[in-house]
Amino acid sequence: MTEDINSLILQRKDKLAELYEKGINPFPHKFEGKCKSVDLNEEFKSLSNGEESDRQVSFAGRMISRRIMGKVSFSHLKDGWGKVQIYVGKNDLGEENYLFYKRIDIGDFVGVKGKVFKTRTGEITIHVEKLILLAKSLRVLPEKWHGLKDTEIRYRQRYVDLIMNDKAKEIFIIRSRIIKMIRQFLDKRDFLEVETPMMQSVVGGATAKPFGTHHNALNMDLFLRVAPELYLKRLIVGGMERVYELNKNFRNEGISTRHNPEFTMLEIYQSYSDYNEMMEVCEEMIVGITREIFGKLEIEYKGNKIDLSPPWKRKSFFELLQENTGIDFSTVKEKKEMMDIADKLNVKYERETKSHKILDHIFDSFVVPKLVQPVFITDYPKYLSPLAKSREDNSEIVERFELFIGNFELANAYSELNDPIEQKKRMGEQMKAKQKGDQEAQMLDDDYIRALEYGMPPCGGLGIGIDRLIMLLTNSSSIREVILFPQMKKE
RNA sequence: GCGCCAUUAGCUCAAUUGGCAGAGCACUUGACUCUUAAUCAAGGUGUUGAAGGUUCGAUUCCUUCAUGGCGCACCA
Repeated sequence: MTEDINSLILQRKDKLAELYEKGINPFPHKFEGKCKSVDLNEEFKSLSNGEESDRQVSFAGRMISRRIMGKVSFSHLKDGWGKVQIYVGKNDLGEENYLFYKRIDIGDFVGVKGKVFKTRTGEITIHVEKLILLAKSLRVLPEKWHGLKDTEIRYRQRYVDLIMNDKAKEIFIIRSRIIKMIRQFLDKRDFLEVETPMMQSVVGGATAKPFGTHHNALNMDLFLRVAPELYLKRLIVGGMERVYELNKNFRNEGISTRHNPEFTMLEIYQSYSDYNEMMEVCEEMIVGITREIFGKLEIEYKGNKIDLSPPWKRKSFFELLQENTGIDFSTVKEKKEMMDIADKLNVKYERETKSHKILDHIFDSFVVPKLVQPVFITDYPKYLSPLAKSREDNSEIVERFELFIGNFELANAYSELNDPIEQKKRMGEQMKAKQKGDQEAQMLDDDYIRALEYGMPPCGGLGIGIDRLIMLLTNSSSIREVILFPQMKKE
């Protein structure tokens, strides 16, 4: 990064030097007794206009505006919860201190002590008796009215975005609330929160390209996890009946408005249940969160009204395909036939694309654009789901669902495959695909098979993309709006 | 990886067909004892993303590169 120096920064550096010369510490160590802006505004709201209370308060924050009118002045100080106006008068502070106040820059952190009053226009204000500088700011904040709009600066320098754009901050406050609610929801149902390895020597749990790294002391290649799934199911084997993990996954793939290389995933496993029960868990959780945040279940996302009232529709993968293309794909077995259909439907694909990938493309073009209202898509073909259990009545279909809301996938769940022989066979097929160059195919995890050989109870598993859930509930069109520090290229 | 668009003062944005680079906020100085986008007066904002080319002359046209946005692809 180049050091950008401009006249405004130089000016502030001069002011900083001036402070040191005068023996004033521009970066004191602490400030005692600071109260919260929200509490102040609440506690004193019953004052009448022009009335001053006799209680002294301490407050501190970043000075974000100032209006000097000769011998008196108003400023706004912003803290973590909001802002409070301060009134600074020359007669209260004395000549020298008032001059010092006038030398403070917008952006500096300031601490004040004084009595609270309400101005003639009705704003709760601190009548400053004592004022100190708490931290000098050397950089100029963006414009007060238009704020910061440049997306590049907003993402790269999120700290400036958070100072200037209350809406951006609000998203992350909601994000925190949602995550808290998820934990409360699961804790109440006796789920145990666990942490499993993010660095894995065998990648599994999802079909995705991993990031690779190396452990020097062990001289061993490791991968950042693409999913915690196989470790969580080992815990199910171990008798932890209900577990969940809420943390990052890493996938070495393209970046888009819906993809960040590191993203947050919630995975839940419940013994003695299946994918049907996971649908209920999923629905109940998201409905509960939505109700808590909005007080209702109708939300708006990217111009669409979405109704999250339960029960959500359930439709099978092939049923949706047939509805939207008029073709019954469950009988399509040969690649030649799939290619002919794709040509007829005008769906593009590469010559070497596998048959089920072509089907996926057809699904994306014809079905996904219709999936605005919540729908559980059930019963996927087996070849797309190496870790899911087949249906009893049709071994080519697995007990799996994906939840779509607002045209994107939010959740994915299975009745977990617990037959070690069958699992080994399916992982073997994945391994063959990998050897043929399919970088996303999963590895054969011998220890996982060994765990299954000890016996895993029937189990339902559910994964929810947390960033996407937050996008939906904050009406954000890009995943970068809900991740504090999204991945960017080097400046 | 491909395509389209963008990049001008600290920030938000202008700039006629290729003809002296401009405004608001912020900043500096002065005035002002209830302002809140305070007001009034005066003042300087700059490697026009980078490098090269065409031209008497380039913010403007061309090439390459960088970064970002959107779309596609990859991908859930």
